[in-house]
Amino acid sequence: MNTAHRNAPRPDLAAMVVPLGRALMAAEKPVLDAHDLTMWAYAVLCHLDETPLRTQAALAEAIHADKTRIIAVLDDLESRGMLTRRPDPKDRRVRLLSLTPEGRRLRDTVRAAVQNGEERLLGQVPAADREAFLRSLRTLYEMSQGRR
Amino acid sequence: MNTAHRNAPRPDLAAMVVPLGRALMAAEKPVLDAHDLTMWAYAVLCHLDETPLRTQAALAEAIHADKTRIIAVLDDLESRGMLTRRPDPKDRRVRLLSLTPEGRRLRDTVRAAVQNGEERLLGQVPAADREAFLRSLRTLYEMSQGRR
DNA sequence: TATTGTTATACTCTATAACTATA
DNA sequence: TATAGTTATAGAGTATAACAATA
Repeated sequence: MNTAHRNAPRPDLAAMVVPLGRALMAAEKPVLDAHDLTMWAYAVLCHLDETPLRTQAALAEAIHADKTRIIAVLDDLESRGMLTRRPDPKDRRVRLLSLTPEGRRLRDTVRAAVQNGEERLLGQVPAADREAFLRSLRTLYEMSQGRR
Repeated sequence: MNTAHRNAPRPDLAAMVVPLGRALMAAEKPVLDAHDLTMWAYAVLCHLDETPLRTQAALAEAIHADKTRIIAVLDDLESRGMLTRRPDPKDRRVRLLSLTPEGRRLRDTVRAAVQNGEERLLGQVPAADREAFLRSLRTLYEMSQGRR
């Protein structure tokens, strides 16, 4: 006899969320590849525009990356003219990061493609549930990131 | 001017789901540590009971692990009396895997603790949305795993 | 002396390839 | 020869520690 239903009316949240996340990333990958972007590069593009950041360390923390890890990413994006990295005149140790217009265009293009794919998935969720799902996901996400 | 709202009425699904998954795993960790279980070991305990499996390779595939990776996990769980691994008399190459009563007890204890923590999180989601969220999450998870 | 960014090194996790035992 | 399981090796990704420039 299977007693699982007594103790587990549902699978663990983590057991659904983590694999779903992996699948979403896998679905993103072809889009990113088509634009020669790594996942980290895309994260940089997405985050940089929303919140202009004064230091690389702050950017790294924002996207949950190690500060040493995003350096190659920034090198690449800078060399491709997607962002600029200039020393702050007030403190020449820090690098002021900003997206170029091309960087913003690239981000918009990729994001549109990514979200287009995601919409196809969301289409399988009953319309009546969709709003509540997105609202809840956002709540849980923000809580998990410590902004409540 | 921030034009993000035009192109991104919401953050990417992946950008919310993946970090949420990381946070859920981090929240699980102390519970697992308290019972000397790795994430993989817990995954084995959870999956083994639901679907009795005849080969280790099948188990590995079910939890999205490499077959070489779960061997140390099985060694450990077996030595602790949480599962048995006996050769199939019909084909002595394959190992029949089954959870012992202690293994089932351990799984139940840990799962209860894990889900207890998750319920606290879910409590922050408006009750009206909670059902729809769980239903949708399950749908998306199952779709992403190829069972539709 | 402390901090930002960078480079070099070491470590962890994961997958690939080689081996054994059965068939 | 083919397959299940195991072991050994190599690779990718990540973090730690040392370094240079600036304050």
